[in-house]
Amino acid sequence: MRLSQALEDYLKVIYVLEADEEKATTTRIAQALEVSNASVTNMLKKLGGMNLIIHEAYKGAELTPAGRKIALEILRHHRLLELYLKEIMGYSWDEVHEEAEKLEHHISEQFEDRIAELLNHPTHDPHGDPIPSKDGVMPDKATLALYDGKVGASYRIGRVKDQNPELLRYLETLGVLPGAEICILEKAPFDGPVTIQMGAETFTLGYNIIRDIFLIPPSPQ
Amino acid sequence: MRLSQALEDYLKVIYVLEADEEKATTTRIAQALEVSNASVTNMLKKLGGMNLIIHEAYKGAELTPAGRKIALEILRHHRLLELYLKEIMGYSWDEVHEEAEKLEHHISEQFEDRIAELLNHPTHDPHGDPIPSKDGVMPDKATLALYDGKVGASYRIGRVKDQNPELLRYLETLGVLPGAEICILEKAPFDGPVTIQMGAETFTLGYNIIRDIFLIPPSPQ
DNA sequence: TCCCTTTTTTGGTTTAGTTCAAATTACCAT
DNA sequence: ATGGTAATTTGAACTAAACCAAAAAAGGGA
Repeated sequence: MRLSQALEDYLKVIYVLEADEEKATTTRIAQALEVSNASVTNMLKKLGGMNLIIHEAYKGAELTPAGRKIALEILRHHRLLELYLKEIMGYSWDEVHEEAEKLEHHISEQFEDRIAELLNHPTHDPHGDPIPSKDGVMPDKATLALYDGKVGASYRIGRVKDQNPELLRYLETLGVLPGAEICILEKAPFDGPVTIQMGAETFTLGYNIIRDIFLIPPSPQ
Repeated sequence: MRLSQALEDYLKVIYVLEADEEKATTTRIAQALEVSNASVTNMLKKLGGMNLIIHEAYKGAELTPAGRKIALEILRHHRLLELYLKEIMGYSWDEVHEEAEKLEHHISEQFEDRIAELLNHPTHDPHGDPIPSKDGVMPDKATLALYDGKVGASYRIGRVKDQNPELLRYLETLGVLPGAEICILEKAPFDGPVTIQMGAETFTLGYNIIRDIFLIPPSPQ
């Protein structure tokens, strides 16, 4: 039987937290879902009872294989939908997240398969997030934060976190998109701004922006 | 603010019942939604309180203009989605209803506009049901039941009710689809079967089938 | 170690939507 | 008119998911 949308959302954020090397604690989950800590405790208990997570009181949650499987399905829906909305339905970069967030819980397997086919079985969504395959394998994602890049080195932008539409619109006007080649010219200390070069142009980006941009070595093949 | 899926579903079935000249009674609504009569009474009370229907106890429900507006929006979503799934996503005739039933509550206005455009602002869905326009105008639908057609006369199939996938698959194999030209050859009395001619072929269809097929005069322009 | 702050859990409520069983109303036939 | 049957509503209760406020546990610094 199908899980409720709420339970699916809990599994999804636990997966994402684990993937970001963060412990999936009550408070982090509550923040991600914009819900009270008390609600999270309740739901973790329920998910634990279903053997979808392991929840030791006061210690945070960890997905079981069964829970991870469901989380990956939802994530696959979400990221396929984002790409589909952008490539085929003509949505812009910053609009896809919100619509995918709703639809991911309601499309059938048939719909999922169909858009995967239309998109030629893609491995990454418009923000550079990896799309799990149907059998639950997660492709690599860019993990090197822009603020950890070396001054003077060149990189390719691999991923931009997808939460803030304003920020995404701004980055689009600059052309700072997954796939772009950049060179780090200068990094101010104390989490200060970073200056990058893209083609002929030069930008200086604040800390709250570069925190959400991740890099891969340039043109790796 | 957005209504819940449940409330939207109630408004939708009330609309459809009214459009079929049936009084929207508690029991009819309960049957359509596969829910108990008690639940319907509760929800009618709530909808009445929101001025979306007029509900006089023991007398059934009637949509107010505000309620009708919402019902038409949902119906527009549903029928656009059916056509979209068939024409663009490669679904078959009998599969579209179920998927549209879920998605209709979750797509945004942007998605609605986009598929309407992709489909060239259609007026009827794959079953021949009319698609309300964005400003709430409902195109005509075929209302002449096949069992009321005259023997010897020719008609075009205008609409086939969309609930039963088995039946739809069967009709598809026969080619009995909206748009097809038929001639009524014979009608057995007492709600017996009807024999129709389509091109070179002849079929005899039982009462439970012809009840769901509706006709329009042939090629009317 | 012990205290103090932060995090988590507990307990008691709330809202939405549903059910069942019982009570009520409507309506048709005699 | 009246009585029986069918339709509808009422009332009490349940489940899912959320909240708040208060209690309990964990963990770091002196």
